[in-house]
Amino acid sequence: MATFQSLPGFREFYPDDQVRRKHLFDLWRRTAHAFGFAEYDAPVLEPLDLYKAKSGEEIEGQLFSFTDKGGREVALRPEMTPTVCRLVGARASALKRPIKWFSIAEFYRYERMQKGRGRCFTQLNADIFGEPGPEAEIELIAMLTQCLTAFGLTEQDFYVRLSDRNLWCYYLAALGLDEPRTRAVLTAVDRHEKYGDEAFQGYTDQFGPIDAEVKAKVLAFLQVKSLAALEATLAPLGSEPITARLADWRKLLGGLQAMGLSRFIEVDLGVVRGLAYYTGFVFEAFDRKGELRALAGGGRYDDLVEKLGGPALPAVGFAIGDMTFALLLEQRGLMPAFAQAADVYCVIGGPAARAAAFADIQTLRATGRRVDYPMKDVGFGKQFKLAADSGAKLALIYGDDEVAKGTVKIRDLNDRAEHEVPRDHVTAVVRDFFTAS
RNA sequence: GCGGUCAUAGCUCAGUUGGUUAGAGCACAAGAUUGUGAAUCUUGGGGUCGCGGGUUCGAGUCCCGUUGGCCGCCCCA
Repeated sequence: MATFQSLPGFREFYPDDQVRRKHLFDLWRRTAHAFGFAEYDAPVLEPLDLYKAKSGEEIEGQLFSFTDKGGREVALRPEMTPTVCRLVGARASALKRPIKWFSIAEFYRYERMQKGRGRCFTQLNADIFGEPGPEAEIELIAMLTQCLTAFGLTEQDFYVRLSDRNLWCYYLAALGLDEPRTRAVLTAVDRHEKYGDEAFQGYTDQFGPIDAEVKAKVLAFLQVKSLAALEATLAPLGSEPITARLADWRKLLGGLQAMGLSRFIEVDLGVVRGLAYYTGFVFEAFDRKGELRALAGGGRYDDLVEKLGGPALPAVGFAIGDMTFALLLEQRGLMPAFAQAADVYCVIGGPAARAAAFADIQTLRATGRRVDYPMKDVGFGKQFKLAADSGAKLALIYGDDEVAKGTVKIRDLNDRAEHEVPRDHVTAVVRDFFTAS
């Protein structure tokens, strides 16, 4: 054995694993539909340039990429965003706005494995195109929240950190920083939680020591945890774009409050996320204990559709990955035990009885009933054990006696009560049993 | 790409200073049991001890290499 292994970082799903995984997807999909999102899908293999265009040349090192037999440079998709931007961009003028789409799809990244991170994983992606205002963020953050609460997770288990790239840019501009310095400060902000003061080393290397007053204000800004504090810090600056942006914040937080979601939301300007393409609000969901990597992340990317060759089209989106999420559910005991149970198990007396049973089995299965039976002739005692182990609610007993009489014995496997019915009534009786229960 | 750590049956693990033919529990299968269930008993299948090399009379055990897992760093769209 073990002559062949699965590739490093790839996962195999035996039935017990697959059923748990499917549970995630089922609830995510139901939630997305509840929010009025339409499902789409797209190729797993894409032109390498699609990702280079979005993320830069360096991205190739983290992709499963190769040259196909036609000489095309291709890559397994590492994310959905460029693909969905292409889909939407291509038909933007024909699609009814707002465009609310989601997908549940598998992605591939050539990375070192870690807890909650593999080389292949599944994400729910949800995006809204065509809505420039914070109404889109309200919708997406609400959906993100419900994608977690649908499993029984509460505000004790997770929270959503909300930040804003625009506000940072306006604020740093008001403090007199130019664009390159702004980017360097945002990089420092991104790293600050992890590295503390050393986070500013990159800035220092580029531009020399950061102005002490600016740094103090940046650090103070990181402490802002509420809209009130945000307004207190920014309103005095009297900056036009900042004033307008604060109105967006009020609208966003007001909407989430009206939906009863405030308890999940924390203002936290320490969230920056990838600098490459986010353009406005950004948000990330974390477990409260802080033991796991991010559960989900998203934000606004108003320039990307156009950058990838489509029309100018505002967009916001988020993604939830399955690996960290499953870890959290396991930790909190919220992963149900799934029994892959049959509805009906047939106990079969012998070759003659088998023929009679097969006819009914086929009829029941055609109506969608999950019916199972032993493939080989085995003793009755063993068959009843098999019936119990199968998780079925009913056993249908086809013994020689019953077959001779033209009847079938029906046993309720929960209370062990039995009764006999004529064979041509069996399918109706079984149907009634399951409709009633 | 870098560092730490681990690898014995499907799973959890034992295996003495290197010493006969590598074990247990669980799981699986057959039987006791051709008409009634979570029990019991008996029996069985299943291992190139991750792989390769070295030391040795002798290696699951010691040494080197390698592959893979886990944890962390870099990165994280």
